[in-house]
This record gives sequence, structure tokens and C-alpha cells, in this order.
Amino acid sequence: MEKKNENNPMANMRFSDEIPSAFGGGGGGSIFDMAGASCEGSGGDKWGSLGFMDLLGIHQDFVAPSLFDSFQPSILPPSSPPLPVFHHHDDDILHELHTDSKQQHLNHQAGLLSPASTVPESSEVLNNPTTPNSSSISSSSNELAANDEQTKAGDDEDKTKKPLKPKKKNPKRQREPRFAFMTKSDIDHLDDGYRWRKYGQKAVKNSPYPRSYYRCTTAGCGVKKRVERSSDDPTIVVTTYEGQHTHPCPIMPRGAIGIAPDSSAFGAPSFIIPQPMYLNHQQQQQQQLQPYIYNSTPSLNITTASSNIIHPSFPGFLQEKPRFSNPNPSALSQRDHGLLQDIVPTPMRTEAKQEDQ
DNA sequence: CGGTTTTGACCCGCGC
DNA sequence: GCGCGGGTCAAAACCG
Repeated sequence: MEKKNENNPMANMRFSDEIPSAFGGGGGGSIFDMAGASCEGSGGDKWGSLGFMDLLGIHQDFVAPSLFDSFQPSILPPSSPPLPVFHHHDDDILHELHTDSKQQHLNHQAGLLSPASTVPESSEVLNNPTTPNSSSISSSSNELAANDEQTKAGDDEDKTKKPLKPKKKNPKRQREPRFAFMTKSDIDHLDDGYRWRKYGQKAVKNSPYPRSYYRCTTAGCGVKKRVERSSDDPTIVVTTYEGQHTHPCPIMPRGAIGIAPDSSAFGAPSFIIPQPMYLNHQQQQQQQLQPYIYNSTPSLNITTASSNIIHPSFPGFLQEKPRFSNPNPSALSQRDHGLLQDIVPTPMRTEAKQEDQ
């Protein structure tokens, strides 16, 4: 049983989709500062009462958009009013976002994004959180159901060994959209406010560090996440979320109004904010390692500006009221487009696209 | 005592 | 078909 220390788990985060060749820096990707926390407190008490919010010094009145929201150029409010300055005490945060091409499809479904031909980056930047109502969530629950059925149905095969439940033999098991981010931290299991139960651990090939599998403990919620440490850089923890929470964050920060728990799809932090200005030396070094560096303006407007984005994957956001008027969509689009470009390396985006095909 | 973690076995998809 | 690696199961151990 591993007892994690109580250090800030959110130190240095990078986001990526499915951990590109994240390890080793081959994959590359933009790095930007972030602040993320879906809930305070933590389902796990491993870090005491510290949640992302506290750890990062985020206050409840700071309503940050989800990471994904930040990458919705086509619907970002143009010129957002000054936003509350985000101070995070942890100056060792960075993250990288990668995308999943599926998002494109999803975005199209939602009709939120411009055609890929127009703003290809937009759809790819998003980490393809599928709509909860759509296949993604249902697929997981279906999976479970399928499993149960199979279990009930039983398998005629006589298992010489222990009577394990026959596993489903779905023709093509559909994977939930995944969303991975890298975190520079001593702690493996980051506190995102949701409650997780570890259900497995496997040794990772070519890595001395094992990979842990967690599942959201909330009944009916099939969200899973994998946590593994980079073999190249043991200080980097890669967390991969799969699926979307079908419930609000079990642990709400005191008066965490405006922070939609559901917005943290995949159980990922809700407010992942590019804040390159806060990169510390270490991060800067990492940036150097990365071929693509997030270099947009430090203005937080960028991030919060997207708070009124409605992403199909975030029911919570659907309920959120736009916080800023959107007088000049074109301006916004432009700005955010630039942001996207900064955040997501083109090669990565193209890769994602190709992979999707 | 209930929930979580550990851990070995099993299942499954994929490449050869 | 086989082997490999990733992912999952589930009993036992552990913990508060």
C-alpha cells in the first residue's frame, strides 16, 4: 500500500491525448502553465483536504473553463472583460494538451465547431470528450451491462482454473475517448476531486514504474483513469482519463459556485489554464525540450474567455451561464485560433488526425 | 465492518 | 496459431 506524500500533486502538468510518445519527449507538445481542479478536498484523503483549488490557490470565485473549453476557438467570446487574476501558488505547473481526432466528429455532431477545413485545429485541440449522452458514456455502461449479462449467461467453457467471469466478447470494444495529461509530481494519483478505486496495476513495458488503474467509485460512473510514471522522467506522472463522469464531483469545495464538477470530463481538472508566464525554470527547461511551446500571451482572458463555451461533453457547462458577453466573435475566433496554434503543435494535431483515419 | 488496495490470473486485441 | 502486452477481475489483505 502506497502512502503518497502530501506534496502538491498538481505540480507541473502537461496534457496530451493518449500520451503520445509523451515519454521521452518524442511526442512533444506544448507546455503551458495550468491551474486545474474540479473539486476540492479530494475523494482521496491522501492529500489531506487539499484539492486542486487549494493547491493552486484558486478561489471559488474564480470560474475557469475546462481545459477543453479553452480550445474552442469558434465559440469563444471575443474580447472578454478583465478576468479575476488567477494566482496559483504552485509555480511548478505545466501541462500539455493533445487531442483526439474523435473530437472533431463530436464537435461536428454538436455543431459547435467550424468545419475542419476552416479551423482544423479547433476540433483537434479538444480532447474529444464525447457527449455523455452519446456513445461514450453509454458505451461504458453498456459494457458493464454486457459484462453482467455475460456473467449471468455464463460461459460453457469449463475453466480449469478459478471460475472467472467470462469476459464479454464484443466484436469491437469501443474505447472511451481518452484524455491524458502529464504532471510533474511526486504523487502518482492526483486528486481531482472524484473518488477513485484502484482496480489494477501492471508493469509497464520498458519502464520500471508500474501503471495503476483506477475507476470512479460512483455507482454508474464508468470513468477510469490510468496513472503511470514516465520512465524517462520519473518526476512526471501521466494520468489518462477515460470516459466521462455521469455525476457531479462528490466533493464540492466550499461554495464552489460556478465550478461545474461535470465540466471536468474524464475527471480531469476543470480549469486547466494556459499560463506560460508562470513557468519556472524547470518548466522552461522542459519547454526547451519540447518542440512546441505554448507562447501565447499571459493574459488569462484567453482561458476564461471560453467559459461560456458549451461543450457537448460537459453537461455542467451547459448549465453554466456565459460569464462574458460576446460582442465580437470574429475577434475572439482570431485570438483563440492563435491560442490553439500555440497550444497544440501542428504536427501533433495532424498526427491525431491521421490516427483518426 | 465497509471501503480500498494489492496482486496474480485471466481475457482480449494485435502483430508476426 | 502463438506470443506479447494492455486491461480487467476478484479474492485476500489492508486500513480507518
